[in-house]
Amino acid sequence: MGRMPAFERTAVVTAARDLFWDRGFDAASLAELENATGLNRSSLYHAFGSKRGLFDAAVEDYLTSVIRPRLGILSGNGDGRTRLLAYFTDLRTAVAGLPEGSTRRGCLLVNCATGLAGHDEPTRRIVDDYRSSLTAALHAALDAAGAEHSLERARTLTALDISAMVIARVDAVESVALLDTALDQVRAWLPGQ
Amino acid sequence: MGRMPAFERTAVVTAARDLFWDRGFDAASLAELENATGLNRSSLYHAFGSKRGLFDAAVEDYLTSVIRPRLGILSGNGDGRTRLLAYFTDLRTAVAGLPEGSTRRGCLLVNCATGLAGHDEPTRRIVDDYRSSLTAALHAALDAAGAEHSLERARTLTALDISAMVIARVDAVESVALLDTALDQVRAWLPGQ
DNA sequence: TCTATACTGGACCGAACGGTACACAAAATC
DNA sequence: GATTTTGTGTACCGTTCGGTCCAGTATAGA
Repeated sequence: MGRMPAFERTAVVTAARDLFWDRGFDAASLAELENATGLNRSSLYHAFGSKRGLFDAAVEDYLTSVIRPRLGILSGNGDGRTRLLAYFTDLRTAVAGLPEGSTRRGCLLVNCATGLAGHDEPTRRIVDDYRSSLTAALHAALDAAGAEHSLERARTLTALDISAMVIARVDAVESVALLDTALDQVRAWLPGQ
Repeated sequence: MGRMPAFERTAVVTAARDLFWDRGFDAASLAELENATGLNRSSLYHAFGSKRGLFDAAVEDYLTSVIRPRLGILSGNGDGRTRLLAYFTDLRTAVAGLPEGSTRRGCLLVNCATGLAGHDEPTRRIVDDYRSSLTAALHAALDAAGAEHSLERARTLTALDISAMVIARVDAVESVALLDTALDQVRAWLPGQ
């Protein structure tokens, strides 16, 4: 009994996620969200309860469809050096291949760090968890590769990653240069066979 | 003839600057700006024309009273190594010495990078100019110290700087750790006499 | 067909937004 | 004291904000 859901929830969340990614939580208005998702606000409130509920779903989607797959590269099975190179190559490709006016510049969570997360504790925790797990994954990969000063170098790579995401919003060329620097560092620290 | 200005323009701009620093351009409301500056909105509009005019004055103040003095340390007269250590020590002190709920966490321009600068060309230019002059100053100091791979290392230090400013909004301890990493890197690249 | 559920459209809400208008008070020069 | 300029207080503007309400339509199972 009862009608079945007609729209794809995942597609709606993805559209909203891309808008939040581009504009941030506050600046993304309900009118824009209606426009981006193709749903009107009655349906959005029916499905997600509030703008914040939709945002939370968007962040969750970002974690599962962007962050975790990427961190998965770092925590994979190959040797540490290969995983590190694969990770930063993947990131580099993502930044370099982005069309001019894309709504997916930089990183949703990094954008939150300087915005919402500064005054919203749940968001702050999500961002900080991401940062610490990124550093931890880099640290583990460096250790697996037998690198010296692995924690310090993990911090350095974290910094290159995060700052590349910041700079991607302002200067795509320099963002790629930062990621190339990360790749060069990995190669210098861990000379190939 | 005519009454003399009663309030200190610089003090008003500084108060507004700290609010924009904390909340960003959009999220800082006129009511909060009135409250922070002690001026009512008639006076603010009389003196600055618009919210944006006040913001521009705040950014200009930030450049002259925060950014340029700090970059001045990097471009000073001592040897490159000393200047680099002085720069990051200064930054570290600023981050570590910040009280709990300070409105001056991170960097106003870095905050803009992920916010306003993404959709406002004048702001984007200011942020990108800052980034390039920071990298250039680090590059010059590394060259003066006779460092190898000076451009790549300048990018690495830029990344540690910028990401420390991002992380400062979310985890002060880790922000300091990033700046300590920058200091360690400088010492490793440029061993003292 | 009946009923439960999914979804739409649009009108509407109170609040907050940036910005304006204007009358008025204070202080400086003439 | 007259005049000129600075700054204040307050009411108000139109717009947009997130959010609600509700009547209505569509589609599923019983």
